[in-house]
Amino acid sequence: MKTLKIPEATIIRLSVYSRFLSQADQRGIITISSGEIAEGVGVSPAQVRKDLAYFGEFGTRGVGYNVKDLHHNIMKILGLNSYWPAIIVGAGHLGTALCMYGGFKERGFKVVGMFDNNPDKIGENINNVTIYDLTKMGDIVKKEKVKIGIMAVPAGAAQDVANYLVSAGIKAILNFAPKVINVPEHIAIRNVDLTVNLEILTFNLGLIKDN
Amino acid sequence: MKTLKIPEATIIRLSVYSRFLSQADQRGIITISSGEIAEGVGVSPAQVRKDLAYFGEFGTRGVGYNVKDLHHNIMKILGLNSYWPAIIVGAGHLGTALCMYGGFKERGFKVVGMFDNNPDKIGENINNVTIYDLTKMGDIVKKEKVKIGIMAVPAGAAQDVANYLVSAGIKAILNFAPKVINVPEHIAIRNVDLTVNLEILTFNLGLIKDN
DNA sequence: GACTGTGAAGCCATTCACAGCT
DNA sequence: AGCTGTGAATGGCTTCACAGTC
Repeated sequence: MKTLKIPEATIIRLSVYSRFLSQADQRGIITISSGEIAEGVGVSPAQVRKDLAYFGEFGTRGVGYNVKDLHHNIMKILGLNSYWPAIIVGAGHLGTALCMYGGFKERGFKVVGMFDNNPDKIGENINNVTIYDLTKMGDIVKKEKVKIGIMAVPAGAAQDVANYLVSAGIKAILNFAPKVINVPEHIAIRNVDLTVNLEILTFNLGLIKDN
Repeated sequence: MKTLKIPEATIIRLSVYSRFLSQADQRGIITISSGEIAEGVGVSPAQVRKDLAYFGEFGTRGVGYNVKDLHHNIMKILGLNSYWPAIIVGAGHLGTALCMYGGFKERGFKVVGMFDNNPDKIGENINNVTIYDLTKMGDIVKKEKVKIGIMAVPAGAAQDVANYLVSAGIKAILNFAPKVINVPEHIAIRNVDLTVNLEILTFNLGLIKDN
């Protein structure tokens, strides 16, 4: 795999392609063209081919792509050919909802532990996942070989929690706290910022000259 | 306001700047430089100045920006000087968590209704928000002047729900369903794709030559 | 001296257009 | 004929570097 300098936008699209292909496969479709994929996910055919070309030649000229093959290849590119244990910090409403979220399991993610600093919650079970005290994190990360930590904590606690996750051995963080977090170079981080997303919509609404 | 062709990345950053400025203001900071903002949110100083320059001249050369002023101006740019009623479709775990989420209220968003197709849930209250039958949507959107709809429904229902939102008069959609949705040109849409975000992390984890 | 505002340069992603297979 | 794979062209965002202002 000759990587280095793949646009992040390409990775986002690959993830979307793979979901689309999975659905196409379930509908019994054997072969698919870049144009059909493009149509299904709302990008240009050239974009689909370019994205795939970063990783190899998966199609047949004059024919298209084999759906099962391509899906399998993209899953492998994304690292989804293996099982990914994850932990969630913050057993509030959002953390709980994420723990229950079926979409993660479907794609090979499994929440193996939740963490909270509220003593009343420690020991509780959500969706068969136990809520632990933060001090147990290092052990569980080690024992379950967890690399992914999901943060659903208030903005004020986010940096401290991130530091704690890193010291516990976590390698990638999905952050839901509305706060810019600093992590060491070798830690992957992504922010899912709920209010920012709403604010982009209000900006766009402002551009419309209606009423 | 001479808009047209503002990079979306700029809008995302403006939203982050505004949060940062709000915190700076609370800490009593009066004046701030592009470098300090840049440091706080993890971008370059030139980027901060360029982003702001799309909308006007908010700073003073040799001095910097007045925190309160700049914050107020950015809020206005984002359309956050007014109140934004919103509805949520899908009263499952995620929809419920979003309804309870404090971050929305902090930024001027208010959930004025939830909708679900499960008869058992209709009439229930979550966080003082009533769960209605879908057929009530048009009335509530009109009465409350709602422009924003949040979708927390399964992928399979997403396109239908989106169509329904549009026909009810919604102008902007925040979609949490893992599915590409088609909406008319004049409707603003943003996808918050939880699994895609995790999959970008697994891709990045795959690039690390560790173990 | 410090810091903003901005044209120009540089860089990166997307689109084009066509050669190469089937 | 149909569709992929890809170098070249385009377009857009970011960084640079400096003139302008306090």
